[in-house]
Amino acid sequence: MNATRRTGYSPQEIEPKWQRIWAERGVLEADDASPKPKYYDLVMYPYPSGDLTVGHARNYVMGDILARMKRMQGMEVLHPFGWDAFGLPAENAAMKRPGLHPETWTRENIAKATRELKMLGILYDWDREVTACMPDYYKWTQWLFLLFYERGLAYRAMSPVNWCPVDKTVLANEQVINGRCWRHLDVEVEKKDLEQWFFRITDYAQRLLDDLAQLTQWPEKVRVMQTNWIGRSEGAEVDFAVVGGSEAVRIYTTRPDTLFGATFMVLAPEHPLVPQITTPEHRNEIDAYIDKARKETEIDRLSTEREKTGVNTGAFAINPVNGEKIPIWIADYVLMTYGTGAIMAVPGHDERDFEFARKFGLPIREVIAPPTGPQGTLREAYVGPGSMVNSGEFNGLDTKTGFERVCDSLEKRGVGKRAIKYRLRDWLISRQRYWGAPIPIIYCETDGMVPVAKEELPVLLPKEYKPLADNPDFYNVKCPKCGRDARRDTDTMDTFVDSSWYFLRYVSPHDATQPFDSELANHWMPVDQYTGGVEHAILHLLYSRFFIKVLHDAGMLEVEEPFMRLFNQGMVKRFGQVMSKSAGNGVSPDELVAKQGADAGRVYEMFIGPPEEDVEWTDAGLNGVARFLQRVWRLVIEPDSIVVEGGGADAVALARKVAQTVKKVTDDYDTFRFNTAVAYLMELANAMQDYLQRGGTRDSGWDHAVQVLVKLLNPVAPHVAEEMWERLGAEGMLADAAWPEFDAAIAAEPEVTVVVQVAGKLRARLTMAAGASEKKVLDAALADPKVRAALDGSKPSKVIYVQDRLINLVP
RNA sequence: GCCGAGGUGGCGGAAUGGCAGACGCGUCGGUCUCAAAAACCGAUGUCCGCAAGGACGUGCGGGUUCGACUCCCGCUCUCGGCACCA
Repeated sequence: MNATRRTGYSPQEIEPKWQRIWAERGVLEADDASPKPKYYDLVMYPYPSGDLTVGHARNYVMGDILARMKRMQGMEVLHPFGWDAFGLPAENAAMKRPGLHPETWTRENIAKATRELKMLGILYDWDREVTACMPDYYKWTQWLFLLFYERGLAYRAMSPVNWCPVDKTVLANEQVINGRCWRHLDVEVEKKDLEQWFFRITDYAQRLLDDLAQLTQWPEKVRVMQTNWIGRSEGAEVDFAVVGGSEAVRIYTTRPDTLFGATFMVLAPEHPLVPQITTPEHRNEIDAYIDKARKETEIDRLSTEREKTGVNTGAFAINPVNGEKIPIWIADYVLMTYGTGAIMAVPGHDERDFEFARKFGLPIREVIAPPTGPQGTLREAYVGPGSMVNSGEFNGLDTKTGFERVCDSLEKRGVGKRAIKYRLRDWLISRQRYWGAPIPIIYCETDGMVPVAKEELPVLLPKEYKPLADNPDFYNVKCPKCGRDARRDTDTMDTFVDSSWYFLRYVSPHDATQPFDSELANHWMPVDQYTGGVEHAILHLLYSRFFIKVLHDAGMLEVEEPFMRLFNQGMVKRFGQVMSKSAGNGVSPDELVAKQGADAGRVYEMFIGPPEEDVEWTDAGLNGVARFLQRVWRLVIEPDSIVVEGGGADAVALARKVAQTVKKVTDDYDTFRFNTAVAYLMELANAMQDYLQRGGTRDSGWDHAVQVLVKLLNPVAPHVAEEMWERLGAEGMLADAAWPEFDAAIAAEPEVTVVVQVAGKLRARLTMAAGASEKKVLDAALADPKVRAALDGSKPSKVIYVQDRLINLVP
């Protein structure tokens, strides 16, 4: 008797139809001149690696849902897409297949991925597509390099750099994870001394740190990670005179209040003063240690497990606060790249110094007494606050006051000063690779470093795929200044340079005169919503923020932060690993769409779990989602197929459900809670089906419910929603329809539930008019049979608690 | 070690301090069928009970509260990030 006539729709028929119509009508082409409020909806542009998976697609579906909803809400939406198309995987692919050019490989992958995105019904303004490896894009990357150069923010320096032996290129500090290459976590990076280009991001350290406070709509996690990465610390630089030498050793400390506890000094092995101060009898030992430290891998040197090593130089320094003569050692736990490359060692109040002192029998002195507990029994370093002892005139001061007084004293005597240090280091952007934007600099014997004139850009990559340093046709040029033989820089730029400004190119992608149109950038920026993986929490996001600040300072942009709201979606895993073609566990959008169509695939991607959490892919629930869409179709298009099974349909309850769903789904789409949004849509469909099964009439209330369901469904399942909209005979496209408004009057509960407890134990729940008086509530409670039973027939001795929605009776 | 997030049915997961387990998957039962699949209808936290009903239940131990998955304290486990940064 419950047999239902076979009904439904075919995704294969309607999906291509609507994809064609959307493209023809340019549904998501952004109008720069629109009077509507703007909404910049950005997804992180991908590397076109050729293995677009349902994991990537999940991210783009989220962006698409938001774009479609914001459009229906009356906003002018900019939802562009592009390709982070320079980079090593293309070169690796070319090396595997001789004769294959990185560009060919990249273009093929872009074509394939584009087709898959369109097949999922994801709408972008394709007219604004940006491809980082195209000359009309990297021309402007080079232009921006020159801007940085002019502003003194690009410099060349010889320095020990991180070298990935597999990729055969240098890496920025951010690209070294635990001493290993970010692209190959099994490969330890080496240190090399090379002259390379750097961007002076450290000039912006304080602003990058301060402005994090503005980014209230970023995940706390990302802000903390950036804060730690920048790593600000406050302390003092102090000069220690070398006994018998002319030079002083400058150290950096965050604890000037422990200066009296310095019983020795430690210099980094690479410290330039080491050769000068080393006494003859220690020379051999010192040289051997330096040699050993140089050979050590980053991993070894950074290991905190390792026992301390070091060597005495034989030299002594004078502690400026008490004139004490203390030995100078070298040890690899002091890093040349942080602070001044030299420390005063205070073993009493620093764990590392304590360990070192223990091992080499150096004196340990307590100069900070803990607020409680025994004094003078240092069995480990005490690093907490306390009061100064054994510190001459400063005795008795607390840690904080001591810090200030010691600094004052040092500054007065000219032997030290307050200083702020950052962990952040300058951004190394040179790469010894072919597939990137060439650095537009020429080296001339006479004129030195000569930037290529901006009118001469782009410096084109030669067609032939081979290292630029091996390509004389590329590097042999005449000096722009003197006309004599000169040589081009044969390095290319880190691809993170490309990705630091691509979102600005979207505002004027065809501009042939400048990287971006400032007026349009000021119109569209900042990005309202940025969506992408948390793996870029430091690298890409920090670099982009830096770029925006530089462009702001150059007068090209009003904003100082690029991304207002950031969302990091979780990764899609399969068999416990992140999905990818190379790992052999990828599921392509093609495969997903082939099963139940694009709409079901989209809804399923959203329903599989909370968007910010990693999810394990299984398509077990895909059929359930497809069933849900078919059920919606029947309710909307074929309601006669629903068999009436009983009476008691409640039109008021349905109306309330509709209103509540509008609010919940709107909020959830807005805040990226797509999984619960889908659940609420399912609840509404269930309620509507129940209404019909109970013999509900298809009046205007029903029509309203139908319209709301179709509209709310549209962002996540646009093809079927659009088709239903058309069949309902509604005017215009659904894509242009107005978003349903939340009706608080209908959604409001006309009644409240009052909880009745007896002796603190729940006995009944009564439905009451919202404004019912306390007396009425009490009467109703006493009338309830369960409450009576609990009271054993007697009257309550007192009503101990009456609140809006609760009453507690004591027998 | 430090910082951050988390621990809820067979599974994915819901819950402004107010009926824990929404929604879905799976499983079980039913309708249809010669049969199966699909589809549809129903049941489904655990335990006791024929039932009505009752007891117990959100990692562990305390606390606040009329009431705690939710707030506080302590512990534990898992996952992410950072880690000799002076």
